[in-house]
Amino acid sequence: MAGIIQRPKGTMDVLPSEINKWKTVEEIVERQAEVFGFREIRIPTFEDTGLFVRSVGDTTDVVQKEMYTVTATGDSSFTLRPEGTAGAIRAVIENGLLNEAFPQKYYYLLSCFRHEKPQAGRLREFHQFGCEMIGSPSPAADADLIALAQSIIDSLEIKNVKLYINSIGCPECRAKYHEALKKYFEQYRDKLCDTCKERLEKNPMRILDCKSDEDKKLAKNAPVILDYLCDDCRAHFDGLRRALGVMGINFKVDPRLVRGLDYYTRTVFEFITTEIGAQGTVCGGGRYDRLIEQLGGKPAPALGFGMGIERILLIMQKQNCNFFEPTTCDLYIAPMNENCLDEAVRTANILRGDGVSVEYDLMGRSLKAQMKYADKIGAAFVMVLGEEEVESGFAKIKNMATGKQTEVDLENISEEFEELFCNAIMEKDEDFRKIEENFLKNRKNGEGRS
RNA sequence: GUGGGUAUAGCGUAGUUGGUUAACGCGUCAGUUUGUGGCACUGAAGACCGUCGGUUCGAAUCCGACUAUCCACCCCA
Repeated sequence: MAGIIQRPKGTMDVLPSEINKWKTVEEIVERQAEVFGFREIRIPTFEDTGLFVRSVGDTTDVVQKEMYTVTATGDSSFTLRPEGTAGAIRAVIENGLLNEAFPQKYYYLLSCFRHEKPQAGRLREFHQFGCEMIGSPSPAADADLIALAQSIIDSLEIKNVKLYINSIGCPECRAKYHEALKKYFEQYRDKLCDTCKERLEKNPMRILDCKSDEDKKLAKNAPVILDYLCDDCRAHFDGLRRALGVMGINFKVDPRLVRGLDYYTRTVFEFITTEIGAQGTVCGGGRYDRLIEQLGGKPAPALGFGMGIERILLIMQKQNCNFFEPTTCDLYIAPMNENCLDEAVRTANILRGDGVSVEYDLMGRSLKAQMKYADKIGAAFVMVLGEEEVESGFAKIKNMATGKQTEVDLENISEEFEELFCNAIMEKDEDFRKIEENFLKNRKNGEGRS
């Protein structure tokens, strides 16, 4: 197989055999967002590079070394979106939506691009489901947003995903905290790992979640952000905790939870699993009260989260979650020979017009081979068309599950097939009911005996 | 960007201390008589053993480089 071109590193092909898994997640996630009052927004795949530099932050890893940036003919520089928030907020501002009533709730399902080294749960093109809520400064909004994320996780029936929350304060109290942190770590400067020595200058909060053992020990006794929050930020965080309690959502406060994008203020949160390798953050988000203003919009508080679809799928597969059934063929038409193909095509066209999924032989195969194929693609019914049938105008349709054959009038195939199809569904329901009745009866008997 | 693991038919694997026709399962295709699938059986197609170079009489097997891929660091979804 020399010379074939393969997919770019860190990208994925989703084949038809897997597509039902994606559709399951997409549908559940979108439905749940709609239930919470969020509405879909669609934005471009690439944006002006400056948008991400200004929002995500020019000191962040994402902007510094992970962006796919192209310079088009002329002088403009564009970047494939590394995340969804910046574009969504840009769209809201640009289309004058900030003049509409608050709160506003948007969701999107899109692919993002980051030039990273791939590993389990980390791709260069990955899919993100995101939600943004604009306008409310209240902790109730934070709680409502987190409740949506939790409800999505519940609806997907994934387990062992834990919620961690923290407040990183407003720029004012965070500045004070940075000072205190610097002071603390200065005295241990020599003991810190190399990257953390740099962090000490630029972003001391990052030292807190350094993985090096020595740094972890030092971080244990470091000052905690929560002790440095100003009154407003403290009240906000208390309000959030209270609201989550009212909603019955379990969470842990993790004072060392820091996020890598610059635009966050106050609330930050992550849903984390330990079941899919090192990249355990399934959903991450927080409040970004200054971002809209930074992007040139009329100041408004806002918050949001992003959820990694691939990571969700990894968990669901690991936990053997249920997925929607893949769509299958309703009817396979098997012409006996070439002379009967025309009739097969005619019949297929009529039924397809009714929305029935119909296939017929395109390989010139024997009847037996066609039956095998029909079975393989999961056809619910098979109709055999030979010379006899074409002449008489009557053909038999076989129910592949039961083996039962029914004669139908080809003149009237629409009605005939619909009836057959509905009957099969009803019979199936009947079977389920019998199974259920038996189960209940047996259980009763069992209870009686014991 | 830094580490470590792996690389054999479409997929999953075997391949013994280097020895000549590289094996098995799944899948694909065709058959097991005459117009009906799932099971079973038979057979066929399909691999220059990731690439290049080296050691050797001889390499899928040993060595080196490269490439790809996986995992971890970093960072994040």
